[in-house]
Amino acid sequence: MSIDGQLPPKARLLRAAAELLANSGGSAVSTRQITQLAGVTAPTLYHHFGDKEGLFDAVVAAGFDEYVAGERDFAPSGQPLEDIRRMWDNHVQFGLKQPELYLVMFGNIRPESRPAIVADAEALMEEMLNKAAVSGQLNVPPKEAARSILAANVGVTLMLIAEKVPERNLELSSMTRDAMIFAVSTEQARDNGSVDSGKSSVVVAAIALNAALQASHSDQLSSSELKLFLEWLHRISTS
Amino acid sequence: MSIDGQLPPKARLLRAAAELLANSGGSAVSTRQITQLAGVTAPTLYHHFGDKEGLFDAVVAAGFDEYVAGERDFAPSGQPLEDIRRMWDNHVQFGLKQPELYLVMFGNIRPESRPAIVADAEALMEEMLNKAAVSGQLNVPPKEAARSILAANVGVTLMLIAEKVPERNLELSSMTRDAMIFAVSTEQARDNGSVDSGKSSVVVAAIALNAALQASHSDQLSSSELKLFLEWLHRISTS
DNA sequence: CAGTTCATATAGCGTTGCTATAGGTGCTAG
DNA sequence: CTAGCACCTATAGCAACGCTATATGAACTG
Repeated sequence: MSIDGQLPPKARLLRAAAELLANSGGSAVSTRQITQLAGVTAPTLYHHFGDKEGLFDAVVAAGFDEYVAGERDFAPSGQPLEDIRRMWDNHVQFGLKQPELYLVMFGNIRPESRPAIVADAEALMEEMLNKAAVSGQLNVPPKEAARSILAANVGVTLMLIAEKVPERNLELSSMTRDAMIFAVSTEQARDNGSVDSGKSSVVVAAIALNAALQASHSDQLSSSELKLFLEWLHRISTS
Repeated sequence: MSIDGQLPPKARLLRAAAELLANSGGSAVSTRQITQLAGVTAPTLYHHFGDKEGLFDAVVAAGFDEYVAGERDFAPSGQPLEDIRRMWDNHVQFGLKQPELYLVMFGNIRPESRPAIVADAEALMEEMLNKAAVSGQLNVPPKEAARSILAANVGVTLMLIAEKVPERNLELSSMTRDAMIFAVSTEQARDNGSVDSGKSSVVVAAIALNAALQASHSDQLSSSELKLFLEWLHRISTS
């Protein structure tokens, strides 16, 4: 029920805050919960961190180190765009694994502290994109590309977090990811890269028919037939 | 200093909450502020809206009406993808114009009571994408495309809101927007912005799918399923 | 006119983030 | 060794928060 160890109070506060934040399940975390779990009283918190937000910022800083460590774990593969892709996935995974922490880092917009984190994440991605640019794989300046990709990455992750777990469809992530990477890369990079959006004409046609059927009320099929028909159509569309 | 008019208390509460939310400058808005500005006492608020969140939801609903009105203001241009583009821009403008309201609507992600707003916005976009799909301009099922585009749209808007006004670079928006639209559209749609309008129909789509299925061997359906599927397809095609 | 329902007010509960004040601890200077 | 000092932590409590048990008036209905 309490974080004891022989750690100094400051570390215990950090650990307690991180733990409560990770397990809060979305509800707010109070300073009293934190101080109680840390086995400390209120003034100690404010002595070390100034205020609640200061404590959270410290937690976020630690969380960001972990995030960066994850991003750096992949040795550069020689294919910068492939690295960007893994970076994206790592970002999403980080968000889904620690949603509360992620929300504090990227979701909660506090005009003051947020940009720092975002700027760091942006720099990390820009650095990688720079390599792509050097080898002529980039269609846009790395800085703009990084901002754009990161914005989409955050948007996707927030949307996935907001969804209930069983409904989460990671295709949303991979699809958006490939779209963004495709858009910033040169044709040269697309050819030898593994980004292919080559959809068969079957899929395109199925999608079109599906939409057309939704729009118009055809009476060529009975309702039960139509139901099964649409189901198959969807199966083809999402292949 | 108070919203009087002769409006009923419920409307005054709504107006007061909206006003405070719009001018709060990021800081929290308390029920006491709201009730005081509305010239009402606490129980009135809870009688009409249940709780604070209920009131905010109501404000959001009103805000969403405004949002939708903006989205619908554009008469369909006959070029669905162009409409999607304007939809994107309208979304961003809405966010920048009313950042606090926007944050309540799209930013503040409460994993549980995720505002139905997002779903509504998604539906709105899906509806538009459906038109694109009907005329064969879509590479992906409309539903998935809508989610993906909206996620990126929200991500970009949040990032722009988080930036200080003088630093805001709207190119981030247009670039990401075009990347997403490009990614979900077919080559056909990219070449001539306007495809044969109105000509597409269930029949045309069915014929196209039929032909496409004959040409390629999809393995999404079993042979018996495929047989029945093709039969239905034929029935639709010859109606 | 009695009864019921709706709408608002009085007053206050429990919790929140935070702090004024004071006391204990370990260090260094004389 | 001790006096003084800086650092750290605890006691106690404030103002503001979201919210509610209860009561009162108004308006409609039989």
